[in-house]
Amino acid sequence: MSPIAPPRGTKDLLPDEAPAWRWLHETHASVAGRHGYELIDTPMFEATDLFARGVGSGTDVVEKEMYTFADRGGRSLTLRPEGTAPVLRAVLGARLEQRWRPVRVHYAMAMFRYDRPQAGRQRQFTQVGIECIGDRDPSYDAEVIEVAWRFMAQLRIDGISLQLNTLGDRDDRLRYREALSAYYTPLRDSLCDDCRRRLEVNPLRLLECTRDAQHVAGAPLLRDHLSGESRGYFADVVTHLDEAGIPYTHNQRLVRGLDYYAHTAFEFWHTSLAGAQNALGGGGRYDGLAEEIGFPATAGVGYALGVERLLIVAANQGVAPVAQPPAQLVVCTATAAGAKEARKIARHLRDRTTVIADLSARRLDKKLRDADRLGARLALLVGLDEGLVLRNLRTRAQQVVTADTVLDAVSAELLQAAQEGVP
RNA sequence: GUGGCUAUAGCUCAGUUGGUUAGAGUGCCAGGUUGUGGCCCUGGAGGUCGAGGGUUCAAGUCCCUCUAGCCCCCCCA
Repeated sequence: MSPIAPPRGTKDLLPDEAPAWRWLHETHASVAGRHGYELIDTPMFEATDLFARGVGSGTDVVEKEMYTFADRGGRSLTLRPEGTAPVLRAVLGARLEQRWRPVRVHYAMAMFRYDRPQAGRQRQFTQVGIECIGDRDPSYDAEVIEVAWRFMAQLRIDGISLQLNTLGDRDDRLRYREALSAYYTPLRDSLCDDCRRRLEVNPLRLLECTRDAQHVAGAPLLRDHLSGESRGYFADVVTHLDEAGIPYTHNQRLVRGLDYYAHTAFEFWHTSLAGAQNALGGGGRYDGLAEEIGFPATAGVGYALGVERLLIVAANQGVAPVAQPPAQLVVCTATAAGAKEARKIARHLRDRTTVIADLSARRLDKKLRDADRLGARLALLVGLDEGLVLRNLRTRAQQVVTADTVLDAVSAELLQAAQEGVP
């Protein structure tokens, strides 16, 4: 029988990578928290309608990437492919926007999309993100971008490029869509298959095609179809970003793959990721989403960043923390007689530091070797003729101690190690 | 969902035009050392050669299907 393999496109978090994983999540919670964002979490699956209506039926996510299934009660459910619609549902469902506005929440959640896996692209992946819900002011768009920016700066990741665009409001996009159709329809026969489909389903996506680049170059620009109000909104966002000292590239071809975005849309790109997977994350404003999922119209803006991709970049740049030793001290029995005493002392020492007890029948040299291998600083040998022996695994110096003095001796050794600045 | 590359020990990889019982380095375990990490010496475990089928006297090697990883499209995270 062959061993059971993990499902395609999934990945285990092993102890070696856990410190970097934890570091990233704690940093995100800390940076978001410092801006007043509170933790939220939502179910891993939702009613399929939440995404079909919220994200948009013409999008790739809904059209071909969702894990949708019927439960035993015949309900159509879908594993969460993105976080914004569920978080908005949770916030508005609980009427949180009636406490104070805007509601600021941050999250770290697993997402599921059925796609062909590649490096940096999995079927289950994790996003950290924030949502700022309940007020429509350009300063919040800038605030959200700034939190993402500060977060990645705190991770000491550099080389990030902020791609910024405005999609205007609904009327702007309707006008623009007509202009795009008018431009592309005569060209229909010379378009690639995908673009012919886009022309029917989602004309904005025509702008992102790389095969029909010559057509894109001559296509009308959304900028020329924006209302004065939309232009002013974008100008305000840009002003706030300038004040915050956050550089950006105005990318007029950035349209985002989810239907709910309006006005501000942005992505964070990084060149050290492979060309195909260069986006660390993105976000934008989604003022129409609340109504799409059956709630009173409520403004919102947020971002989501891919944890696995951030960790790839962090590892490439050598900024992710490495694994710490699981214990500072290993209590080793030198003879079988010491087992009971060793357990008792280990219990005692855990008041002071991290302790592993090795009571196995293996030879003492193997125990010491393993204690050193796992990175412990000290070993306490129990069951020797001369009594308890505390050995420093780095200096190889050792001293005889008693049950009464062992705690102080351990403290002294650890203090000295700390003063020497060794990790 | 389309096309391409790849798959041999825990890891990195050899394996000739198809030819005995599939190898190396490293790692792992044990002994040398009944009580001290390294080095060294000795011994050992570990492979249905990704899975299944086919061709052949004979398949790790050739053919087909499947699975998985990576890459390109695509999409985004």
